[in-house]
Amino acid sequence: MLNLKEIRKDVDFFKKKLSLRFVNNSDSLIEELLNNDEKLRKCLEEQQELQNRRNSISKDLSIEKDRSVENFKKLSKEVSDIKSEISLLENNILKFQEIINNILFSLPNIPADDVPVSKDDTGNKEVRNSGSVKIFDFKPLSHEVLARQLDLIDFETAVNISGSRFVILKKDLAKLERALINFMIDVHTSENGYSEYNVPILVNEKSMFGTGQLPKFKEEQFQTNNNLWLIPTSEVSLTNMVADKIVKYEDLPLRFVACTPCFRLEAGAAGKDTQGIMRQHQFSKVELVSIIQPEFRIKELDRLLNCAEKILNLLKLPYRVMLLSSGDMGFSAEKTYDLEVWIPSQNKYREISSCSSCSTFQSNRMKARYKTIDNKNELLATLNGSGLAIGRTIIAILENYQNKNGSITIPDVLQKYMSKKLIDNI
RNA sequence: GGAGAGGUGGCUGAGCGGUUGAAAGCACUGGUCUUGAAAACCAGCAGUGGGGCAACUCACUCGUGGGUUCAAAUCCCACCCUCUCCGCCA
Repeated sequence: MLNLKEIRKDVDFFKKKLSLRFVNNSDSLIEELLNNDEKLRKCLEEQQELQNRRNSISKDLSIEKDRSVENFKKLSKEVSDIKSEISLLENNILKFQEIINNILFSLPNIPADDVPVSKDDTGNKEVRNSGSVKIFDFKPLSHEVLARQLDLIDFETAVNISGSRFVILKKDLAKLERALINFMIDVHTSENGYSEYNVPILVNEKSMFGTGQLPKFKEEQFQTNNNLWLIPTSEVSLTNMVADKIVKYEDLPLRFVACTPCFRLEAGAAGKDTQGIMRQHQFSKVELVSIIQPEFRIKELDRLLNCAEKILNLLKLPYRVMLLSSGDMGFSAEKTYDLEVWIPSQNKYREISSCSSCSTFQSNRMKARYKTIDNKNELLATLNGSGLAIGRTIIAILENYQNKNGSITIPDVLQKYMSKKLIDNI
């Protein structure tokens, strides 16, 4: 969340920046925020003064109790009057605090300076392009058709045991998923400097709040009846590893990688991507998280992006890098690059990774801090990016590596993980 | 599931109604000593928020939330979490 103190210091800056994110009534929300903040502080001042008096009388009482019964009674009466005044103020304080929180929790991060301004994805900018896409001398089939032909996928049974937007991968396709996970994590740990973690995929409400999924995006999340939440991305677990901590300066940066199943309700996506495994309630994703001093965050974002890109390059999949516009970015992000992979059957690029800097937006919610060189506690910057989404990588491989006879060539770098070079009918 | 124990500052750990926001140790920072370092010694060192240009000052915080009391880390209640033993089990 945004830092209230900073908003106080430069209201116009925040109004301007928030307007770039097309938040409804952002100007009046900020006004309301500051208005209540001022009232809150006034009450706080009064309350603290009363508390001060209460405390000092209390101290006197500890002396008077052995001296004068009369004085003791008089002071006791005084202190109980003060107490009722305090509790009156406290009600107001809670009221103002709630208004402030409601606004503060709902405001998105402000965009970085070089983020293109646009209401939606039409304003996204292509940063670079990996080169030409493959030209087929036959009509490329969709991953769904290919996988069905090879008897490597079963939607019907998955629907029967779970419902729509679930899938069962079979045999070589199940193995391909496992191979991709191992391949990606191996690259990130041995070449990209990330440490591997195996993290919980059920998390508490505090963690979901910390990374920004709650309270605003409750309807997109799966919740258990024990007050736990299924993570929509391992960013939640990984980033929250520094929640409530004060990290030593010399321990930074922290770089984490994990692969977990991710769960998304896809409530707002009815009718979208209903064919194949493009949009599932459950999918695996390799996630990269960097925790770093805020001043290095943009450099770290470029690094993170490169780490994710490396996977696509190694798999020799055609892709492009998009810089997302202010209106298309996620709630917690200040700047986001999407990696989009070429999908032959759709004749377009589709998102396969999203790399974001969240500046101090999440750390402010999580109370994730570090000790500066001069021994001060400051908020950390958090970054995350997919490296990559496994389901969509499977789609990309099936479609881009398909042969005329319906077989699938296995990318060079995966052959040792698959112990074969070709997936075919036999 | 049954029976116990416990949650205190970056860490370890004392305190169990009244200058205790908290002893002691470790870690850390500064200083003395030293050619330099180590050791030793001296000093400093929790967080959040309010007020103030600042020095500083005030409030709140000893798992969380309530309660008792003039006064709570300390007593009571609820909840959360951790640990040990037994049972069950991947």
